[in-house]
Amino acid sequence: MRQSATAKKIMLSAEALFAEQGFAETTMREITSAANVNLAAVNYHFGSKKGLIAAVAEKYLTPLVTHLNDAIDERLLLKPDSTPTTEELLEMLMRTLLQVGKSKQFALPVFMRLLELIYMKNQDELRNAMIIRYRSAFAHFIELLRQDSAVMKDEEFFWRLHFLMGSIIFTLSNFQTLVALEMREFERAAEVEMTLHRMIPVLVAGLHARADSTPFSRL
Amino acid sequence: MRQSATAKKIMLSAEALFAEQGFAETTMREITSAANVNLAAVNYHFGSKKGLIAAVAEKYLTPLVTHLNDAIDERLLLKPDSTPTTEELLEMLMRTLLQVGKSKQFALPVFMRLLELIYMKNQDELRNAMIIRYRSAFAHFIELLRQDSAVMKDEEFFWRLHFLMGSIIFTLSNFQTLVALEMREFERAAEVEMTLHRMIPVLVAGLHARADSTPFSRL
DNA sequence: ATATGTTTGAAACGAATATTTGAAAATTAT
DNA sequence: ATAATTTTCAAATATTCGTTTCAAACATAT
Repeated sequence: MRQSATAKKIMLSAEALFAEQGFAETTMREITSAANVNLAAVNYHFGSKKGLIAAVAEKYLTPLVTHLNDAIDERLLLKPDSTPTTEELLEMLMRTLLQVGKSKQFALPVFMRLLELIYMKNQDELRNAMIIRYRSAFAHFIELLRQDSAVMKDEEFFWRLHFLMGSIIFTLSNFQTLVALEMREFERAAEVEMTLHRMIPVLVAGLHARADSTPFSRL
Repeated sequence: MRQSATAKKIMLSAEALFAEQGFAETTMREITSAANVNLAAVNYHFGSKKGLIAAVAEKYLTPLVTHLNDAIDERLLLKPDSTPTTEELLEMLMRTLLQVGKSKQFALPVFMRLLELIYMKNQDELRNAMIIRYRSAFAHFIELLRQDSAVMKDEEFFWRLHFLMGSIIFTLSNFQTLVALEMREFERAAEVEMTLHRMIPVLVAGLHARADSTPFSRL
């Protein structure tokens, strides 16, 4: 068998704990005791904590990028005469997130922790490894997004893309926190799917907004 | 004197290191050796590392909220017959960030680290203390933002507000990372002021976008 | 059955952390 | 000047972390 029962138990516990607490905040002792497994088992099966994180990342990101690129390819085949709109692309992205999220319980939080890891942490070698590993996988998606924003300069697009990513990462990364914040009552019934859908028109409008060339010195 | 020379040196070094690396990632030894001060000095003057963080937070957030609320009051006095638009309000916020950023060198990164602390970390007591301490200070600003988005439901506004915060926090929190990413060349000349200004029309458009009631099952 | 390779387990290791201690030094008050 | 108080300092303490060790248990093949 490709992965022993112990390794599977470790993976499952690690996914849940990583999703809930983040990578750095989760200790080996937490993982192994949650998995009812000896402390040394992680190092034995995955080499190190970083090896475990890399394994979790691989398990979650590979389905993500394949599903997203499949969706893109399908769209391009169905309507080969038109480039996909920003709305179409974002909907593909959200659908992909939800789709993988259905098959794997902790997919969404894990994705966000990984994005946090890539963007937030500064001196980690895991960061560079993951960038090298997955950058090209998203290249097509970004390129199509750029095509539908052709009117703006590269610089403007670069920043707006990151404003957009900020909304996505921040929102999903703090989803539990936000709904638990109980600033309002109705948030209790909030669901990820609705929130993702709610983001699309906001992101589209932001990405396509007229650039304001007025300097700050006004008013 | 209200604060000894040692305490001041600690504060200055801590601000710089916190801004650069984050709170958890900065050690007492780094702080004290950067300040040319004994390791025990932090505990003596601030009680604990958390006490030091709280002191830094107080030093930076108090000018922020007073300046922002001053700007709001001034605007309401100047044009008492109209409610401020979303664009006006966001511009006030950005100006406030920049203004405090000019008087205090590390203001912007420190703000973002604090927002990270408030939103990201889950079980910290510092988080709750800061929420209690500063929630009311931003209440007026949020309320005015709500008034200019009166057409949408509370739930919609709640989420769009957090999409917006996500863009701001994420972008400024990763400003150095993003410009250092050198995905493009021109990013080298990027400046915070321009980026903040660049965000305004994007955020306004996102906040005012037509809500899409179409469910995901389309297409 | 026996030998060989694989996995588990309890304990210890080494490095890094924040904090505490107690005496020396410096400052301040009398 | 002297005493009292405050501040500094080097060292020790306690805790937590990922990792390593090595013998025992287990599985598998011969």
